[in-house]
Amino acid sequence: MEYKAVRGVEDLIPPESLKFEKVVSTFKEVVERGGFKEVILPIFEEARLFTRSVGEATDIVQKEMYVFEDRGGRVIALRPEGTASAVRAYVERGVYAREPFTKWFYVGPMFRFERPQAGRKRQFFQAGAEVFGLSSPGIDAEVIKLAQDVLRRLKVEATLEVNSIGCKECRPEYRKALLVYLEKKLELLCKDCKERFSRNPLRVLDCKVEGCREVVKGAPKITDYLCRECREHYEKLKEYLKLLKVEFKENPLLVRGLDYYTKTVFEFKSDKLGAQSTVLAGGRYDYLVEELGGPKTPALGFAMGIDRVMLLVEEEREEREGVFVITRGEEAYRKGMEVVNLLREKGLKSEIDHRQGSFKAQMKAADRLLYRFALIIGEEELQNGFFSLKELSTGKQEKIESLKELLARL
RNA sequence: GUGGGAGUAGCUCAGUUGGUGGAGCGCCGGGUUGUGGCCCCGGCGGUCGCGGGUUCAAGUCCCGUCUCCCACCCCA
Repeated sequence: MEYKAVRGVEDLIPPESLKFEKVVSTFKEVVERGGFKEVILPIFEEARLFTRSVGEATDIVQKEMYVFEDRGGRVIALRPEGTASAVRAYVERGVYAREPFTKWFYVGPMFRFERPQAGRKRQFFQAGAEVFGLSSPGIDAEVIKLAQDVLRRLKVEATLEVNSIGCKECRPEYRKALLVYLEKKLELLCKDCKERFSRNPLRVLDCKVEGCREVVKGAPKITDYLCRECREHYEKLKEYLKLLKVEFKENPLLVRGLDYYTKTVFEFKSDKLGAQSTVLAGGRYDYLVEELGGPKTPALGFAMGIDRVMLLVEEEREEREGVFVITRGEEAYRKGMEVVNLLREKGLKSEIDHRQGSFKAQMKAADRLLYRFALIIGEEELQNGFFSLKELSTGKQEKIESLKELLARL
């Protein structure tokens, strides 16, 4: 094969593409019901936008971004996630000045230069939702509930974990306490965690290595260090989740990989996906709008991994629909094309077999393409001025005298 | 970036100690000269991932490389 899709990217052809559409449309329906409106955001941005928002020290920025210089000398990055662009647009367009609060959603490809694996591609798709201008834990609960609704409607089973990772006030306190604890156990940690100890100690908490997990068991918990405001926010959130009948598990070890999160973080995981088990995740990011040049604005959001969700969605069998026109001879073919055209104008799905093969071949196509009806126009029909309409599922065939009758019959 | 497994027809996969590449499904056609699904028959379809090496001879052995899968890592 001379030409191949590049490593880590893949084509979606039917029926996979139909599944994609199903996931996206379900997501849209659910969030639109919650008052969210769609934004179409650029696929590339200045690289420094992501460095600033996602975090200088994160792996995404350090080694996974597609960065290049464009012909004008700008340093560009293919977006590795959606929130940064949404916030940038929110600030740049002055949306905060026109609306009391803002609910946006987006769908599209993201890019990360990672080692490909099932559920982890270099081009992958996310559907995300963001809320700006609301600080109440009630909206946190509502957003989590919407996320759960999306997964439920797609019949994707996933467990929800929530945590609070505090704010500028309390997280440094916790960090300090954690460092003090970890320093004593440094020798017991794995190589990566020794590294994390100095760079990003919170990430030691979700290390998978047995020895580290042992150490972590005795570590101080962030929830014990939350300031009054964060603690109340977290307590209220849990109350509201119960009110909305959302089942969740508290996980004090849940920390996210992006620097901008504050207070609420959450994650929906599936146990059917192997290592890449997170299907949807998000949290609050109350400082990001300000950091990107906007006014102080509380915000939160989540992103769903469409590719991962697709691995868990069952294929829907298609319903038989529409009319497949079968003809013999030039005159019938012309008549057939007119009929197809008419049916489409009337809003019906219809095709004609342009191959002009045997009736058997054409009938077979009507069946394989899952048409509900085959409309036959042959010599006999032409001569006596009628159509034969066969319903594929029952095999019953009837005479149709006119186009009017045909339309009435369908 | 690290470690392991795998690449043979459109798909799923057989292929013996190296000796002229197969099956099932799918596709096209025929059995039924105007009718799909089930059955029977036939046909199309392969640079054996790519490149190099060993050999009289390589799908098979060796080296390199690319891609996919699994795990680490990371994350949605």
